[in-house]
Amino acid sequence: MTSTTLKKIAQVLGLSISTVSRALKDHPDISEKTKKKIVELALTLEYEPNVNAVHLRSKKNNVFGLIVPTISNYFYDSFIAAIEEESRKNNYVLMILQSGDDTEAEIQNIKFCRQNRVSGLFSCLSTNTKNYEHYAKLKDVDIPVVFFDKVPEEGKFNKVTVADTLVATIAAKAIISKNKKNVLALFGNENLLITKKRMAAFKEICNEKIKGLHLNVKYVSSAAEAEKISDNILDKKTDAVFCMSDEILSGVMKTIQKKNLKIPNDVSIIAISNGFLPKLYHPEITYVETSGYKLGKLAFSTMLISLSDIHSIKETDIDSILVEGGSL
Amino acid sequence: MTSTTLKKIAQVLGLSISTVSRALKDHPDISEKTKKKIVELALTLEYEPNVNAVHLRSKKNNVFGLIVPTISNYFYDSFIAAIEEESRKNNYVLMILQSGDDTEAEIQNIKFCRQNRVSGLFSCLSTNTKNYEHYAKLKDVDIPVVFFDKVPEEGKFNKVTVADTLVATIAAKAIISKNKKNVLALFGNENLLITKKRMAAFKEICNEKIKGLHLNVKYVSSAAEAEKISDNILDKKTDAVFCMSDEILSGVMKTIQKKNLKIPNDVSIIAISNGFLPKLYHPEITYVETSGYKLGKLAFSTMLISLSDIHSIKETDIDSILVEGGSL
DNA sequence: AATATCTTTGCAAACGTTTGCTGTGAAAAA
DNA sequence: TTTTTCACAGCAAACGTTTGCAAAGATATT
Repeated sequence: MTSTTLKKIAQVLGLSISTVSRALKDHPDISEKTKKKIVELALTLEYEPNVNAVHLRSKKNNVFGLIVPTISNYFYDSFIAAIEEESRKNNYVLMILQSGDDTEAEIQNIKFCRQNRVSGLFSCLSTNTKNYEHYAKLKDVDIPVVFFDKVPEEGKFNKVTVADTLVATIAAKAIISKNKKNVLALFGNENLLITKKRMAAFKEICNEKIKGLHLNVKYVSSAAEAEKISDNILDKKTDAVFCMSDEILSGVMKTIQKKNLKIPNDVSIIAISNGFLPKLYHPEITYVETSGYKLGKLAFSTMLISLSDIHSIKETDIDSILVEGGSL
Repeated sequence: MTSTTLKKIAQVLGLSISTVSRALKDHPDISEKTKKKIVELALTLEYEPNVNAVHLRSKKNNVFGLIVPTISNYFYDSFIAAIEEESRKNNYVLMILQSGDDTEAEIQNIKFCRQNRVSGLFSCLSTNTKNYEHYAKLKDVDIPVVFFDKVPEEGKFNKVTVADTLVATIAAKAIISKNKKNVLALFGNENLLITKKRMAAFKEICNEKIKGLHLNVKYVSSAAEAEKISDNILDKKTDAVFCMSDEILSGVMKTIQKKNLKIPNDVSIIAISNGFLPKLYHPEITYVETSGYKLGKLAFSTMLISLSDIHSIKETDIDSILVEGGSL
């Protein structure tokens, strides 16, 4: 079956293509009578504009690119979900690309986006990406970029992030308010901006507020490592564990189950999380919320602004709250 | 900045557009000398073909649509990851759409795919979708559809699924081999084909093999319900729980933690799962693997076949294995 | 020397839209 | 009645490719 085009409608009605085109866009130049005829026929013939032709002609595209280390992730999947929702609402197509946290793949993905002439790009940096020139190239062809979560440390870019300082502060204060004295704090990759920020804020609050508080800081790079290190350290002395991420939390919880420690009697837990993992346990884990969904919504609105004003540069944090489970 | 086109290259070199086009495709008609000149210039000018023009001309599109209830899901996210990988490898763009498990949204998504003239569609039915005419319409415009996971009960369609009968059988046999006598079996939505199949196979094995085995079958529609129902039922008598899905498993595990039951001494657990959730617990839960990733790979190859032969219809299962944790 | 065969390149149409400009008839103003 | 205005519709070019066909020059065959 061949699909209906403006031409076909025009032929059937004995009108010109331009008239049909204008009628379908409700152009004032066309009489109501003609419009009605055209719209009706278009409906019965199930006319759908050919997007390629439209985009070719208009030199525009309604595609957004989205580069993310991996789709299968506590946080990113909800971020993606939000972007997808908004994209469709705004009649955009979303093109999702995974970098596998590899800079080379990330560069390939950027190129792919350029080839496909996306209208805009949402990107989360791979851990080792330190050079932003590929993104600068996108600027040259007027493709706005909104970075999320893992963002460039410097440079004029659109960035939306979790309020790292805030979330770490909230967590630290929650721990202090419960009068914990011996805290194990587990952080992720030491080189990431996100880690640095959370770490600095957490440490500052703990040191500043309480003198008798002993803070044991460790960096771990995986759930397995978190499991192992907590297995070594957790004893009667430690009365609270802080987990910077879901991945770390999952490792710690395995140790807790293994040692059959009672939460919160034997040890308290608090994490920074999207909220999915904490609700899997009983009692549910108290966490400071970092909503991928909310971040997605924020990223999208930032994109919309950049689209209407290519020179606009915004850096925004999302707010956060403490969600009480029974673990602290 | 305006991007390079064939025309621009042609002008610079004093050649015709068609010559440039052919040279860039390594057409034998063009002399090596000319080719070299053209390719070099194209490289320095960073020529990228305009996809819209190419697709308009060729009446083809390199976009795949993918409709899924939700991205944020144990199983679907890895399915999506696989499809994304393969798509990019094959120079396709992947357009992901969420239905929210709502038939109306699903129909909208199908329409969106048609509008965008996707080359093919991967789709997972919403729970209540019983009418497949919207998909039939895609056939009319030569858009192949590959259903995955939740597939139409009848009709000539491409379908790739987890081998439901097999996985349930494996699980049942595992339970029997451990000599369990009092099994609580939790299944999901009673109307879904996937539930019916798993249920039938599981029941058959249990009834056929062992006389003294008492099987308690319940249907639950959410993790919360699974938690509640297991809270009511679990006691000293029940020596094994079978969970048809990750969601159910997560509910059951909360109850187990709450009641502080020891696995596998107090009660054994086995689930059908993608493998992510089972590894969160200690001991890790024994599960029959249903890999979204593998299913994605299979779906993609099925799509490729359908693309080259639009009349090809394939129904395939993926194989499965038992992954031993320490919970049985 | 005349004809046939290759090799290499260019012309032009087509894909389906959008849009500035032009043309036509009729109503309104003079 | 003549001129001005206006509502309505069509022409044609443009977006950037691809590709069948023709053309032109070079080489080979008779």
